[in-house]
Amino acid sequence: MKKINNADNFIRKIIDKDNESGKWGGRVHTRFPPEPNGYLHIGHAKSICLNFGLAIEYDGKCNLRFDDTNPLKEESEYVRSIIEDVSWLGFEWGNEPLYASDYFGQMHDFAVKLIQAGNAYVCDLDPDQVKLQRGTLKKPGINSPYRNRSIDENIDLFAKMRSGEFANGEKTLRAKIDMAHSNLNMRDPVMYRILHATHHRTGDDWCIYPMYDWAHGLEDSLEKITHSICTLEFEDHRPLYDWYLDQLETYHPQQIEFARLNLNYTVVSKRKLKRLVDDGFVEGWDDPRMPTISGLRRRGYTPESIRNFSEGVGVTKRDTVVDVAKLENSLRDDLNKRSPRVMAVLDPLKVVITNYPDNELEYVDAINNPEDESAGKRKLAFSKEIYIERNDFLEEPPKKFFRLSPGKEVRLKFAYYITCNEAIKDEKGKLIELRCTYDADTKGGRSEDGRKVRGTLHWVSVKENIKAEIRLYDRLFNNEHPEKNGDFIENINEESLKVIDNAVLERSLHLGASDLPYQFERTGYFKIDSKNSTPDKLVFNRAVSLRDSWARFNKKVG
RNA sequence: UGGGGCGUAGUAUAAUGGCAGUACACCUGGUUUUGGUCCAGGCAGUUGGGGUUCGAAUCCCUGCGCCCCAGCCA
Repeated sequence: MKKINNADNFIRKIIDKDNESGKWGGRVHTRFPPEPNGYLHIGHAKSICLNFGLAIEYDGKCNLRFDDTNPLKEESEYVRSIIEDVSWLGFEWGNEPLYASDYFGQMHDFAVKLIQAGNAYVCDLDPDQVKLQRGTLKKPGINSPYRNRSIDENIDLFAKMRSGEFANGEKTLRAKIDMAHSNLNMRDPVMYRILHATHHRTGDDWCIYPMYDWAHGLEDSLEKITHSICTLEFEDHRPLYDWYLDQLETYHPQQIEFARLNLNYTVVSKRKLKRLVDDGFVEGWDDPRMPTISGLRRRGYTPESIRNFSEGVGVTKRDTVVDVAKLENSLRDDLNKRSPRVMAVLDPLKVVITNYPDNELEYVDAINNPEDESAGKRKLAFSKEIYIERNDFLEEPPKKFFRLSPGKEVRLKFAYYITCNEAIKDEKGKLIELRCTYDADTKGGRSEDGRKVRGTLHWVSVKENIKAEIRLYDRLFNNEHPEKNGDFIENINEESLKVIDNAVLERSLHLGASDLPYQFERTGYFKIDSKNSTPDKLVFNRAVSLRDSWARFNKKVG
């Protein structure tokens, strides 16, 4: 894969400086360390693109490493989905992914080393007591009564913890640092807790599991990571990693913190996303309205669009909220260049061309992608009866309405000019059919006399078409900041999904073969739904609509 | 004076002592067989105050505001 970008950011500057000073001997080795306890989302995508992108850019390496230190929350299904998502985004990590659990033995030995140096102790306090003794933000904590056990006793007790002689929570191994430290992370943090639980990879080999703060720095150290990039909230933990690594006198990566991605009209927290799934507000983790990578994929987002977006939002230490329109724009931008254009009528209105031969079926040439000549052309069936979009006709058109209305002429794209003569309604007054005439001299959609026709409509032949279900997705929340004041559930957009079951598409969509979403002319980008679509019944998801300045104009006018 | 971090157009980001630039959003106009794309133009910014300097978004002082931290979660 080629280098994605060029804009400067503070992390590149640090790396450039390091390379200049020779700090890491020119090495750049990053890592993406997800906990396999949920599905990846757009926020993770930013981190993935950053870490893997830097490795590509500097001809370095990036490890995919699962931070699986809590058997209570982690499952191999999440491992599977994470691998799938990172690969789909287009990144490689060479050989097999890595696991924190592969280092459990080494971490244990490091812990023993710390005990032997008098820098860790086994503590019998229960969680409530620990909490009480930790002090507060402004008040120092107090020492555990077990803080001064002898090294031999600690060694013995820790061995017993490891061999399963104690129940869950009965004892912990704690670092002996400073209970009065102004940074709470330094107040004798727990290194190991007892958890008689089956781990997704190590099974029942262990009943003590390392805490994140103890494990994470060691993982980075063991893998000889140079730049350990993480989010802002770990800034306070850095002194603790530094302390551990200094005590152990071992390889010491450099941690760099950046601000995580926030998007408006979106929630990006595993807990909240889980609630949307569990309480049935969406179909699942890969619901096309979800900001998960699997949801975006199913919606029709491309890896390229997500990578471009990630680069585009930049990397800083500021806590910010990016406009989701920027994400949408990155998709349009990508798809505009690559997406095959097709005819699809979402809300069909029949048009009878009264002066067209009854049984004729002819084919007109259609351009597949005006942005890419190499995409070529295809044939489109045209006949006496066609469908157009219901909202492309208005009996009493407002000013600047360029579409069909009585007496007006429009172009059927790639086909002919037609003029509307009559609108037929049923007994209830509902419009059911249009009677039009066509100009046989305008085949292909142009006329010799150069007459101006502002309106161009998409259409599908009644004689030759296929039916499909279309799912129109909109933003899941109608509040810019769904998490601010109150329950975010209150801000769910009830109209985030509209299902259309009677759309008609040109027949070339029969197999729905394109990997990329299609552009339905004048409507938007649509992708075959990977879950619900069958050869008998095609289902398309709208990834994103086309920009629509007419709709915008109307909104403004009211 | 608990500790840590952050303040540049509406939003997100460049500019590291030398003309405050870019993208998205928004608004005009042009082109157009997609009211798409594209093109041209426009709107709009350095958190307040003070200081250093020929010159400050940038350096110094001092306010103000916002975010994170008291899991045997990560």
